[in-house]
Parts: sequence; C-alpha cells; structure tokens
Amino acid sequence: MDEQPRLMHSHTGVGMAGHPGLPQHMQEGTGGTDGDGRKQDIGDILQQIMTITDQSLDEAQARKHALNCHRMKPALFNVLCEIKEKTVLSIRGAQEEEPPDPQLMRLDNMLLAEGVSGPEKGGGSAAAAAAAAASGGAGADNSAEHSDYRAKLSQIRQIYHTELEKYEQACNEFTTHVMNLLREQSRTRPISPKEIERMVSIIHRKFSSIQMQLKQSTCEAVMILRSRFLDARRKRRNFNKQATEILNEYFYSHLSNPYPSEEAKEELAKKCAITVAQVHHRSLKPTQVSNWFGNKRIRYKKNIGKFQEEANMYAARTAVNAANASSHGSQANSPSTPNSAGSAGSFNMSNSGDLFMSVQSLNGDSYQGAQVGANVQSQVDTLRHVISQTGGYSEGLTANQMYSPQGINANGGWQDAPTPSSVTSPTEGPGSVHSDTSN
DNA sequence: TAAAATGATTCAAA
DNA sequence: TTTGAATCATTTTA
Repeated sequence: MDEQPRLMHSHTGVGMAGHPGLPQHMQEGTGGTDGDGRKQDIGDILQQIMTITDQSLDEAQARKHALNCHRMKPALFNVLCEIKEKTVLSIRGAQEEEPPDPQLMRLDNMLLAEGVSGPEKGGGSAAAAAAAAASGGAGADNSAEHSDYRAKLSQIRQIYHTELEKYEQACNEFTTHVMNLLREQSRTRPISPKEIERMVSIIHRKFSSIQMQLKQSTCEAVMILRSRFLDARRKRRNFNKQATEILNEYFYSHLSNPYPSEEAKEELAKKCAITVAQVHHRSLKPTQVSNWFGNKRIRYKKNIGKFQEEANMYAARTAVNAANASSHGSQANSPSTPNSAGSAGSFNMSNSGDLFMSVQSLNGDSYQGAQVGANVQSQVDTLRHVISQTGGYSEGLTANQMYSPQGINANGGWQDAPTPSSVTSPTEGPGSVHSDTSN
C-alpha cells in the first residue's frame, strides 16, 4: 500500500505543515505565541510520525501508542481524512462509473442461451433442441447423440458452477480480509469508509475479470461441444439405395436441365420418403434434395466421364420403363425399377454403337438451341426404347459412348431450357415423350 | 488403412 | 434467393 507517501505529499500542496517545512517550524518556534505553540505541537507530532519508521519495533510501538493518546490526535486525524478525501478520492471518483462490459454481457447471454448458467434441466434440453432445430438436422433419430451431448453439457455446467462458486467465495474472503485490514488501519491512517468502498469495488472488478476468463473458456468449451455433436456434417448418413436411385433417375432423365422446381423437389422428397420408410430410414427433406442436386450437378460437370456409365444405366432404365409403360399398359404403375441389373445388362450392346454415335453427332451439331435440350433428351430416350424393343443385345460394348452430355453447352453450363411441364415427374417424362416420337 | 464417395456447409456472384 | 465452387467431416470401398 502506497498510501503513506502520497498522503504526506499531499499535505504540502494544501498549505498544511508538510515535512519540508517542518524543520523551519521547529527552529522558528522559540518565542512563540499560543498559536505558534500549537503549530509547533503539530509539527512535533508530524515529525514523530515521519521518523517512526526509523525506530525499532518496540520503540515504534511505544511511540505509536503515545501518538494515539495525544490530545491533538483526533483533530489532526480528521483534517488528514478531509484532505485526503478532497484530493485523492475526488480524482479517482471521476472514473468510478463504468458501463457494463459488452463482452461480459455477450458471454453471459450465451451461457444463458446454452443452458449453462440458466435453470438446471429445462434450459439445457431446450437449448439443445433449439440448436438441433437450427442446424436443420434430422429430428427423429438423434436422441442418443443428444443424451450424450447433454451429459457433456452438464459436465461443463458443473465445472463452471463449481469454479464460479470458488471464485465467489475467494472474492468474499479476500474482500472481508481487506476490509478488516483497512478498518484496523483506519485507526492510525486516514482511511474513510468511502475509500474502503472503493477498494472493495476494485477487488470485485479484479475478480470479475477472472470470472470473465472462466466464462470465456466455458463458452469456448460449449462451442466445441456443439460443433462436435450438433454439426450436421458430423452425423452424415448416406441416403439409402432407393432414394439415390430415385434422385439419379430424375437427374439423368432431366440431364438437359437438372434443376427440379420446388414442387419437383417436394415430390422427389416425398417419393424417397415413401420408398425409404419401409427400409426403416429417415425421410428426405426438400433441402436435402436440393443439396443432392447441387452436389450432383457440380460433380457431374466436373467429371462427366466418370458418370457416363451411371448415366447410361439410368437412361436405359427409364427407357425400359417407358417401354413397359407403353407396350404393356397394365405394367405402367409398376415400381420404378423393374430389375436394375438386368436392364442395365441388356443395354450393354455393341451393335448399336455406331447408331448412337451418329445420333449423338447429329444432336451435337444441330441441337444447340436453348429450348430443345429436353427434346434431344427425349429423342435419345426414345431411341433407347426402340432399341430395347428390337432385341436383346447383350454382348460387351463401349458404354462410354452411349450417353453424351447433350445438356451441357460450350461454356460448361446447362442450357436453361424452360422447364417443361413433364419435368415435375420423372416417370411421366419418358412415357409422354414416347408417345409422340416413336414411329 | 488410404482413397473415393458423399451429404452438408460456407461464401461469393448473379 | 438460388447456384456454383470449394471445402469439411464422415462413410464406404478397395
């Protein structure tokens, strides 16, 4: 505590007898009046106070007691208190009021929102549920992960509370200790209650900055926990086969414009959900359909060669479906995939290679218009259909020549064909197309 | 177990 | 707002 020097220093400025003036008083005070005698008395006291540190402990103790019992002590003490109040405290008092720390408020809000500092049970689960809802993840099948998450969260919560309590207790202990000390000292030093108050607030500020660090690290821990458990990317589940097939079917049958409308997405999602329900999987959401198509488009475009075989397969399949639908009306409502392996196999033909080549070159040369993309697609589908009807070509062949990306234009982008009405339903496309182009 | 596949997110641009 | 591109984190496959 550096109060003593400051205290002494402050006297000089106020006109009180400070130590630089002291010897003069002592020397001049010989033929003094009554006032001069009192002055000398005060000077004497101050002198004694000044030199008290030079003395041995016992001596100092005795001197202290003597000073305490001095008749001038209360008056002098009051004056010192007053001076100190006027100088030191008024200077500090200006910066006493500080606004609540925005950083701390943010941390508090977050901890409350995450259910760390709020009420015990409800807050935590509510926050977890809200987080799950916000992350857009599946709602049904994550209870296991959630319980794990909640366990960890309550662990953090417990640590946080214990630490907080510890700090609070330490703060209180330290505060009372300092207060006692100051009260004790206020008997011999000019310490006003206001000053004690100020000291307490300083202590509290220090401790609250420690608490803020605790809150900060707790927030970090919660964030890490959240990203660990609630980040949808971390619990990625592959769609099941049927769902992927439905999506692929749509994609390749609308290769010229693989941008399903909102309704189409809804419909696809529903369709996947129906197919998927029986396999005990979660259902798809339109958002997921959008994601799927976004990924598919970009990945297809990036490496068309890699997807050609797949493209062939699905094109073949839709063609077969169309064929079935047209030639056997009764089978029109049959499930979308009659027999995947079989149909794909039957389309692996060698004889038709040149035919397709010619068709493709034709398409490539003459159908670059924006609006015909879908028609080109239809023609190809129809051709496949025709071939499938012509007979069972089954021998080995160049699958990579079968299906070219007519929909992709020179820029590498898809032609923006105006979405035909048939686009909304994958199964409907080939069927309707078939009726008007097969001669 | 490394590499490939895949669903989801982020971010800039249109 | 939607899309493309890049990227992440996980799952599947070789």
